[in-house]
Amino acid sequence: MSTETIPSSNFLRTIVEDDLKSGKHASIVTRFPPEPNGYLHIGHAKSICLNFGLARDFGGRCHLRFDDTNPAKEEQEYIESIKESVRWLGFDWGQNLYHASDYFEQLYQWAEYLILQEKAYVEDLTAAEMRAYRGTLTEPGIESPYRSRSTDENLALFRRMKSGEFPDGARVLRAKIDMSSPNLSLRDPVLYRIIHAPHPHVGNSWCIYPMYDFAHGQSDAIEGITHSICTLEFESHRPLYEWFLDTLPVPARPRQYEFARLNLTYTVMSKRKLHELVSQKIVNGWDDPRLPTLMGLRRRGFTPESIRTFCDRIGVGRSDSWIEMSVLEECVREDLNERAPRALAVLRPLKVIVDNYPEGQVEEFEAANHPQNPELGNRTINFSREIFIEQDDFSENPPKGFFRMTPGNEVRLRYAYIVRCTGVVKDEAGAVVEVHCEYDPASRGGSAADGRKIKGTIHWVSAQYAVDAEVRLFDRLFSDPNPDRGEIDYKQFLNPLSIEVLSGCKLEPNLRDLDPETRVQFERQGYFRLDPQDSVIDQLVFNRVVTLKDTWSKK
RNA sequence: UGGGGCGUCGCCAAGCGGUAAGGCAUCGGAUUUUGAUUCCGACAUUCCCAGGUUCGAUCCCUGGCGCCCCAGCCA
Repeated sequence: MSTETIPSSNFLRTIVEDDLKSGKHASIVTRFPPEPNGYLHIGHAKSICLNFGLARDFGGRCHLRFDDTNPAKEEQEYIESIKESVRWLGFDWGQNLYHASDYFEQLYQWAEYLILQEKAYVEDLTAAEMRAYRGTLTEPGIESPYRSRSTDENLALFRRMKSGEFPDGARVLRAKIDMSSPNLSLRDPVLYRIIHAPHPHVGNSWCIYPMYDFAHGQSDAIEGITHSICTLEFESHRPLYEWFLDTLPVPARPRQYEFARLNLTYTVMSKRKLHELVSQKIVNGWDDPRLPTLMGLRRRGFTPESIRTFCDRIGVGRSDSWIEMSVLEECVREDLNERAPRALAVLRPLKVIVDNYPEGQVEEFEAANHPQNPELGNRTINFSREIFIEQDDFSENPPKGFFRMTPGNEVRLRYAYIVRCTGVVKDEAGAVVEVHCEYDPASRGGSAADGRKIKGTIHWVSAQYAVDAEVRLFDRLFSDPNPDRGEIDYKQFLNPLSIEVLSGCKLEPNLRDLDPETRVQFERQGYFRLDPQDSVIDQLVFNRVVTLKDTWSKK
């Protein structure tokens, strides 16, 4: 059972409802248009859930379209990973897989059309000169001397650009709009540039490539997109988006809407920084469990359901926003609390000897796989004279309020017996290396025969039957809520404790046969899953997805 | 003081002229063989500020203030 909710009302849902009600559209068509120049992250998940969600909820369809107009940055590896991520998140584009590069021929024809209409020209100015001619935010630009070339010359030059006669950067094709527009994207924007590079989807068929602005709206029109949803920074491009739709003989009239991109505290989301973390080996690849990439979150153990819930829960608006990491964390906890079977695992073992328990005796106890859901059944766990408990669950000089194992005090070993600590063994350094205790034989299963209340219950695992494993504890990648804020390099805020690798952890043996996709709760500690890359039989490696809430350690 | 946006609780966010939903966080308290879960309760007389229109304004108007985006042959 998932905990997913219906997305609450937002301005885009309202627009779609209105357009459907008024009959402006019989059905809607949206699209998710990633550029294949990196791996998808949770910010993309917001866009995916929005676009595919709108289509799903209002009976339309959503296309997956690769915005592959810049072969210098794009790779097949990214195309594959993006498809995998979208599928993993739980969305299906069906037959509707497209590439902006599918439309290169049509876009090229439209470029020539613009030249013929005297609305585009070949520019010989260098990039630096163009910048100088562009003007500033407060001053208008100056028209290029090449702006008045004849149609014939423009056409000839553009065709020569296409046929590969010029090197990269030699010339560009620009739209002829308005060099004094207060909107800089209307000051004769570049339409095509020369890039002699093989394209991941169309190979070597082109050496001129359209700019985003010249490709996006027309691609939307070709595909019959009704609602073209992008992030806020494209807002000032909208007049240009519309200029192309007005000027070109396009088959449909899509409309662009913008929403605020996702910002999450304690992480970074920009592709540049993600690339940097990966290429500088600050993290171990795009699927490093500490990254906000979908591949990283998946490997860490986040469920697609929890990410969808998150995307629904954060809402969609137009104001810059920062979502606290606790929202995401709570979404997985909610999902996993409901479905994860429980298990006992000791991460930092401390040997405990039950002195009055018969040597060599072993007892089986029934343990519930889920305390609130009997349908998940029971399992047996073996109890023996020597067990391991968590180092944190013992204290010789306990702080106020501590109700775990402490000399002279009783605690319950979950599902087993009530024990009383009778003494400790220390090494030369004075550290406790072994704890001794006595059990109450009348407390089989964990409840006292006389009904006395035992405040503390701790987890344990039989020393004799325990399975060893490596456990990787992940925490926030950065120690600052906004490492990306500027002035100081974000890498200064890397959290040195973002990964802690524990070896020699002691697990209950039932975990040996765990399904790699199953998330389990190690009671009192958190949710874990096997690392899909590194875990092998007899060399188990667990990843911690998220801790349990802990109101004790907070104090 | 070029243009375009945004401003409702610590963080998100509904609300669209009729008297401030919800989630996360936080703080109590109950139940609990996970200090988990669950459960109850508290948490904006107020919607960036100031005027105005109105019987009535977070929603309309005017004027401020604050923040974000745009000067790639990136998307």
